[in-house]
Amino acid sequence: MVEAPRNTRQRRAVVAILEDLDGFASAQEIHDILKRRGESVGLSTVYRSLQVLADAAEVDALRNDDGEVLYRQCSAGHHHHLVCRSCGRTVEIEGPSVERWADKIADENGFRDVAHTLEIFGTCSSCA
Amino acid sequence: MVEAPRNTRQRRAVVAILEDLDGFASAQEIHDILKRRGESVGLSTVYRSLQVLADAAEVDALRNDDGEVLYRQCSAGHHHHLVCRSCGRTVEIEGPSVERWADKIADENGFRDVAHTLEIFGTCSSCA
DNA sequence: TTCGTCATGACAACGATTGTCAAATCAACG
DNA sequence: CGTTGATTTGACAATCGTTGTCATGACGAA
Repeated sequence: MVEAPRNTRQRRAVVAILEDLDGFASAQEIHDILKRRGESVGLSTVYRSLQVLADAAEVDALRNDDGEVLYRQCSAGHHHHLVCRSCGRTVEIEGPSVERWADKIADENGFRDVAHTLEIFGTCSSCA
Repeated sequence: MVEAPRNTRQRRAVVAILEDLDGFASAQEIHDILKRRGESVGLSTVYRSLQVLADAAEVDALRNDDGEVLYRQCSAGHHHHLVCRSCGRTVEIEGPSVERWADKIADENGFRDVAHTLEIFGTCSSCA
C-alpha cells in the first residue's frame, strides 16, 4: 500500500509552474520563478517535488549538455523531444520505427533490459 | 594556427588506457586504473586530457544516468552506441534512417543547428 | 644545453544535487 | 473544531563530479 503524497501548498505551486511552462526547465529555474511570484518554496522542496513527480512519470526529465536535469510536464506514453537549446521550448515527437530499430539492434547483440534515450536539440524559429 | 598538444607521458598513458578498454569509462575510473598500474597521473590531468581528446573528436563522450561523463575511443564518423549499463561494453551502431528522420522532424518544426543524442542502454549477455 | 612555453598536480573552489533534523503542516479522527 | 501523529518543509551542511589556480616541472625548438 503506497502512501498518497500530501497535498501541500508547495507541491501545488511547483505543479502550477510546470503547467504554465511549455518547455523544459531546471529545478533552480523553477525555484526562481516561484520566488519571483512571491510563492516562495525552499529549494530542497522543489528538488524533492520534482523527483516525486518524475518517479510518478507525471513529468519527463532529461539532461542538457551542462549536465543539469530539466523537467517538463508531458503527455503520457513514450515519446521523445525536440528541444530549443535557448528557450527550452519543446515539441513532443514520436518515432515508432526508431523504437523498433533500437530494440532490434539491442536484441541482435544480446542485450537485455533495454532502454534508449533520444533527444533532438536545436534553436527554435523564435530564438534564431 | 592551432598549437599541437605536447606529447607527454601522462597524455600517452591516458590514451593507452583508452586503447585497452573496449567500453566507456569515467575519468575517475581511468584515473584509478592508472594508479593501479603504477603509472600515476593527477586527476586534473586525466580530466584535461580527456577534454582535449573529446574536443579533437578522438574520443566519444556521453553521460550515464547518474550524470557522470563516460569516455571511449571510438571509430571516426557519426555513430551511436549500445552500452552495457553494468560493464560499459559498447557496440557502435549506425542508423542512417534515424538521422534522416531526426533532421526532418527538426526542419518541419523550424529548428536550426540541429543535433541529436541517441544511446541505447541495456545489460549485455556476459553481465546478465 | 638553453629557454620560453605549455603541462602537471596538489589543492581549493564550484555548482548541482542530496542528506539532515528540528519545526511546521497536513488530514484523519474524535 | 481541537488533538494527534506522521509527513513535509526549509535552512543548512555535506556530497560528488568537475573545473580553476598557480607554483613547479617537463617538452622540444633553436
